[in-house]
Amino acid sequence: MRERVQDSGNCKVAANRRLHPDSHTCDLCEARAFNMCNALEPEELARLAAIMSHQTVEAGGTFIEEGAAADDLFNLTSGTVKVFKLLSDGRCQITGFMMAGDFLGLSRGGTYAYSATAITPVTFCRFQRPQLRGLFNELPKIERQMLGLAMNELMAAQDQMVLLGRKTARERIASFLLTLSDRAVRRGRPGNPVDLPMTRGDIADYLGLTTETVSRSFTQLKTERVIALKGNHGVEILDLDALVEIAGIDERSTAMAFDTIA
Amino acid sequence: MRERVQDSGNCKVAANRRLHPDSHTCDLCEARAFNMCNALEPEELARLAAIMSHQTVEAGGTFIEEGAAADDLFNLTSGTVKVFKLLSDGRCQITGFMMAGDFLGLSRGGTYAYSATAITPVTFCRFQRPQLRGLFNELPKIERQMLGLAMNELMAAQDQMVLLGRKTARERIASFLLTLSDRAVRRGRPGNPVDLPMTRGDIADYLGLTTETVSRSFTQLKTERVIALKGNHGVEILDLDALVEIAGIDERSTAMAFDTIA
DNA sequence: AACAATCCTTGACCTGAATCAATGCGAGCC
DNA sequence: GGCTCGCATTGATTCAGGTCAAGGATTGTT
Repeated sequence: MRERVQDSGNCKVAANRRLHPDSHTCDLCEARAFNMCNALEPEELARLAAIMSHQTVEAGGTFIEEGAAADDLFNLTSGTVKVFKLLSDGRCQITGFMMAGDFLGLSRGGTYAYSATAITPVTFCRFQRPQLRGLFNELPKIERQMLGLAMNELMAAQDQMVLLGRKTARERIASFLLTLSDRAVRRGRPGNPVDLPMTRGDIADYLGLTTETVSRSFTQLKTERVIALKGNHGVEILDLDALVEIAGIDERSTAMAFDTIA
Repeated sequence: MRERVQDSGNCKVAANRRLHPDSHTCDLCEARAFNMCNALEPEELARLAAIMSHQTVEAGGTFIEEGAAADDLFNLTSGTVKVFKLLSDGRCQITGFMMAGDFLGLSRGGTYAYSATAITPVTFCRFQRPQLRGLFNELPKIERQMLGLAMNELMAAQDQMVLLGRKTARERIASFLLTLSDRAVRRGRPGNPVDLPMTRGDIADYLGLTTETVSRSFTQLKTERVIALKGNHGVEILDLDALVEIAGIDERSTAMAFDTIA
């Protein structure tokens, strides 16, 4: 069943790691409210800015490869990235879609724990680990902020485990749409026509399904007038209550707040 | 398919939250090497000890309930705990088995994000959040250590997503056995007869399968002489290479090291 | 506008794991 | 020892979602 190599090689790692350096000022950063820079004073922000470079990756570009030396840590400022892991036979699991404010670059034994590919054009701040480590010592605030981010990600990961382990295809799609809508709102964007920058194949690789099943589930929800499809990259939620009901009611994430560890 | 309420109510939350206070000295703590106390000097450890209470929960006791006020943070010192989330119809997903050194008590909006039940008798250190928060300000080392622990857990969660989203039943069981063996070794215990304190139902709820499928997979691996069953709570690995091969080769976790964030 | 290259949808069919249903077994307890 | 009760195994059957196979719709390019 799952022996087949994923269709169009959605997740195959291409070697097009083209990084475009870019000027940038933290003052105007849209992502600032949700990321590790959040708690910093202007003077501290300047110190952080001094050790980072702001860069761009075009859609389709893979800028982190699982297993490569984990030299850098990334902080997304715009665009959407898929983070994924591959099995040796090509099966792919996307562990998350990252957006402005999310950090990237977890390492295990000095090498990246996953690959990351831009789905849309992406911008990020890039830090070299040794330099960032030095700054951590002087500005423990950053570390605290990152701990909060990591905890939030951990809780999202646990929700995803529930989804992957115990939900039906229909429930997974409903949960996915609600989560995306919610994340958009939290970033100050409209939550209703939900923006889906990724392909059906990506959604499938995220939800532990196949392209065909994702498509069929969308069609089913459309037929029931719970959603309407706006081209390939948009979904309008017509009946939010129904969608929440279908998703399985554990959507406490809808009320998710940013918690610190203690 | 998944509509059925889980068999024996493995994961139903019982109200037997019996906490036995217990005297304890950090000097002799077995868990110290892997948990947040690791980096502390004796003097600092004493300050941490001052704000904690050491307690015991008997097997079967539920000491964290999803949705309840998240007043405390826990630090396991011995025994095994299952951490799980329930869907409204009773479907259960165990998001992790926690052992000595692991921390418990993630919260979202002031309430616990999951439930936790002791599988064996368990001991832990318990901290009240406000007090711990105060100590964080004075001893940022603790925060750093926790960030490392959280990152490690996040990577483990990502591995589990790969397992739940893309692996076959057989691969899940093989991966599970290897992971458990590995964790035992890292805690200075024998890695080979693998100790399985949990029931088949718990394993099923962790791997996104049913009791029956878990049992069948064990039987299959036994028939192939890859493992031998030692009663219900032990498995001897007879052919490690075969098991690694079956697990899907992404078991970099075997070589997992403790990484700090930067 | 025509083309190409993806991506998406739909249909027919198949299969791995779930479900339903006994039966076996072992740890704790008189 | 024998009883019991929860857990584990095994078998028969079903079904959700995967696989295979066309087409149809978008999107980008010249």
